[in-house]
Amino acid sequence: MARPSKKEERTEEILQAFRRCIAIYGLEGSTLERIAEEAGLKRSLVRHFVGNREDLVEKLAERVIKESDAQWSIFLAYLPPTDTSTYLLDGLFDKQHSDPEYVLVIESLIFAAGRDDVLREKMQRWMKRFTDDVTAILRQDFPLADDNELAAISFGIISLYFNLDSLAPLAMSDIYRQPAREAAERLIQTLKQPTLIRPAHSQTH
Amino acid sequence: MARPSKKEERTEEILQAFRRCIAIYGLEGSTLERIAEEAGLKRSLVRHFVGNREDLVEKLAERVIKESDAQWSIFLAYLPPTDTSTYLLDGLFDKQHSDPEYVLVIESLIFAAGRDDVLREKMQRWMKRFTDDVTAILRQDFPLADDNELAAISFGIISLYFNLDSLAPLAMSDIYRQPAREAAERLIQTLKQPTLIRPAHSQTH
DNA sequence: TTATTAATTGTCAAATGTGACAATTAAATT
DNA sequence: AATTTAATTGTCACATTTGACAATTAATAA
Repeated sequence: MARPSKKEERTEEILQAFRRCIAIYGLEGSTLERIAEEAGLKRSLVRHFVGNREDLVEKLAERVIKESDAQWSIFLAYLPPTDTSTYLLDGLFDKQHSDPEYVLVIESLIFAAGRDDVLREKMQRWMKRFTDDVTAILRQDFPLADDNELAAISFGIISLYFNLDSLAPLAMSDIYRQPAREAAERLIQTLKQPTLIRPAHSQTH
Repeated sequence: MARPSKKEERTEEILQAFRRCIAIYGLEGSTLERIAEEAGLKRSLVRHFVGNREDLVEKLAERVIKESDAQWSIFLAYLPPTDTSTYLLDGLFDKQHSDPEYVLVIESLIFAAGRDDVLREKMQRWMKRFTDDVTAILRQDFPLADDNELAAISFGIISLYFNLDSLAPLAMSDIYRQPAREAAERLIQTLKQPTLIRPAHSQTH
């Protein structure tokens, strides 16, 4: 019955601006003022639409997680019937597919989760879905693999994926991209030779 | 000729307090006031001995890097003549050897390096020494291995090591410790079967 | 045109973090 | 005891960030 609400769009713009700010200034350095400026709004408007700083971070987390889940849905939808692990590595490590800003935001949120109970639980659940999905993808290529070893490989691949961009501040992301992918490939290779798995106690023979 | 200086001890205490604060409040959250309180000093004294915030971070980085190098020296000094890779994994992934606070501080510094040129260069050099050392240790067990593949394995192991504690905010460090080590072991295993290396183009045969 | 709802602007106070510096106290030397 | 050097304390001003709220403007329905 009255002036139409722009809450949806504005919230969208603000959260996008927040993401950009995190990439530039870091999470702590992303003040309401800077977010507002990046969004082309007044600080008061940021508060008006999204709330205080706490709300802002929480909503950003929800948004990022939502986007992540959506992207994974698409990714999983196009999963090829065979050679899924190569498809996985392409998606994770190919430069044209990766989004450093996105990974940086995720990293910032994980970092912040260390001092925020609500956020921590959110990120924990997200991380679990992520690892479970990777495990499921690998499972398709290795239906007979042991659960534990598959979990280890998944964790390894995810570590390599995250570290690639968490070390990005060292401006060596591109230098590490190739070895990161090669390491991930090697991890998967260890699934291809069932007889070679776990010879831990016969190393020196 | 006059009152003796406590600069050395005080600096030491302050930097230790700084480390503890980072573990509790994060790097940005570690204000001079909190550091001072943690060290049992007045804020003015922190400034007096170590300088402003910039100096504080820089000196912490130098200190941490120095300690890291010292620890590695010891670690390398006790390197066994054979089975060095197992020795390496024990040192990196065994709970009793690892120091979460230390890794957290390093992570914070790497993070901060994204927006600090001087710090970035320091951390880049440190990271290079770290990877080179790991490579050298592996080299002892695999003297004939290719440089590139060894580099990839090293990067993989370091990623696993870092990620273990950078995901610590998710309070799952202990859950991931076992898979992390197993993944690292598997990475090394790929060095043990030279004939299996890089069969990338014959996967489906 | 009026009423209504929401966007938008602007401003103030409180809290926090920091830099600078004066003033005082303590421990050594001569 | 006097001097010297440094530790220690205390305080002030300035800038930043934030929360709260009043005042105004804009867009829609009746």
